[in-house]
Amino acid sequence: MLKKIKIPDATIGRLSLYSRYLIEAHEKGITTVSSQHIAKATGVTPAQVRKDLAYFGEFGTRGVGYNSKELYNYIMKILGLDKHWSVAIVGAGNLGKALSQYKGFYQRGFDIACIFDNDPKKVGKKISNINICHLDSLNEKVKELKITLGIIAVPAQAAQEVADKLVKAGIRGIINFAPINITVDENIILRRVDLSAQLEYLTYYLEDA
Amino acid sequence: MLKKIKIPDATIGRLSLYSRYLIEAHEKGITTVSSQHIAKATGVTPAQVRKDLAYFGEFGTRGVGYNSKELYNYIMKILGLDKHWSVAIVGAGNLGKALSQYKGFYQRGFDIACIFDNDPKKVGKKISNINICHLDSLNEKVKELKITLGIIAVPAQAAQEVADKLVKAGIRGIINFAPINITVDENIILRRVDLSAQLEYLTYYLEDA
DNA sequence: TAGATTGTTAATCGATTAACAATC
DNA sequence: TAGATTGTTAATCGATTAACAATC
Repeated sequence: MLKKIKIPDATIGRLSLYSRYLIEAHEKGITTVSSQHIAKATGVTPAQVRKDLAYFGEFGTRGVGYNSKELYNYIMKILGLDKHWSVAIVGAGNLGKALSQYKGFYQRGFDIACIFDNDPKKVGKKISNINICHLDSLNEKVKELKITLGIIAVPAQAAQEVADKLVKAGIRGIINFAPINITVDENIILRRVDLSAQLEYLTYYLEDA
Repeated sequence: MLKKIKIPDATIGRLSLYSRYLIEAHEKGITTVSSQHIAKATGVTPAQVRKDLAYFGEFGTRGVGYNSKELYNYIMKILGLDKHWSVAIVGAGNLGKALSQYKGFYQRGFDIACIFDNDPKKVGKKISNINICHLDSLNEKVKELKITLGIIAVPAQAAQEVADKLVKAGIRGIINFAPINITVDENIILRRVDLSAQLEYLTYYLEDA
């Protein structure tokens, strides 16, 4: 199984969705699925499903289809979800607290190891079993808890500084929820998620409609 | 100003980012900005900035640039953010509660009018001034509070049913946070946001790196 | 006029879709 | 063999980038 192939961003989101369908199908006792089944369940075209999979190998049997459990395992491996990942959330505001409790992360193998903040009133407290630590302890905690991923959930003005600290601490991938462009060293994987922009996509198309 | 032009999805996210930069520039007293300034601040190319704006009209002055406040106003109008939008969140779990308190929505003109749930233990309570209402009261509340947008923050199994109810209640745009494909009538604007898939994007590139 | 920057067209790049040979 | 479905190539579609005339 190859890795680090540059594939369309959208392919990763689709693979994630395929995997969820596959495990559900498997649990229902459906052992064999076709690209058409996957496509229908996930809202894409069968050609797209086959193309997405073709980046990584040959997982099916011509004339037959795919074994649902097997393909599920392959996709989880491709996505790097055959193991657990330790995640730091920076920012113990509403968004940070929320993300830390979001079960969807845990279900896919992401363990929120610690929430970091620099507000002394918050540090030392817990949010459903997750410690809030001072941002100054980031470096040691990253090592101690083997944290590799960081989620930035602080206001825009603080985002770049936090990103720099995360990188310095040894984190290798970052999701930035702050609505601002930040830059990091090129060997760090960075992704920005703009929650408000998602709603703005709706209002763009609804205005004057 | 035209509307309803089909533009690349990514353009909307970028316009959102441009607008945040522009208002900041305006507040700093920078009255004129070039596509190069905008590009640098938002991490895109100057050509991209000009192209994105060109879908909607001519907002600049050749040889000079753009007036920051003016262009800000234009973009906010394009995105439909020159007015407030009333939003319903369905699901008073961790994610729903979090999103309801997320200040980033409010700052862009999105008012969370009500959180809906069908758990009797939650109904009647408040989350920082926002009422939790029973899902059965959706239809009346949507009319009463003039709600036009819905956010689905329920488990995957319940998402389609909730979407159907939102549509029946008269909602016109939906963000689906559940990791499943749902379908709605074609005159409803639908968008799926997969928080876990965002992290999976990181792990895809980090595995074996 | 010289320098700067827009708006727009054409070229390039990349992703999706259609078609079909391979093969169960 | 006939029917079904994969894997892959070629065609299409769409988005980004480069280039430049227009114009301040």
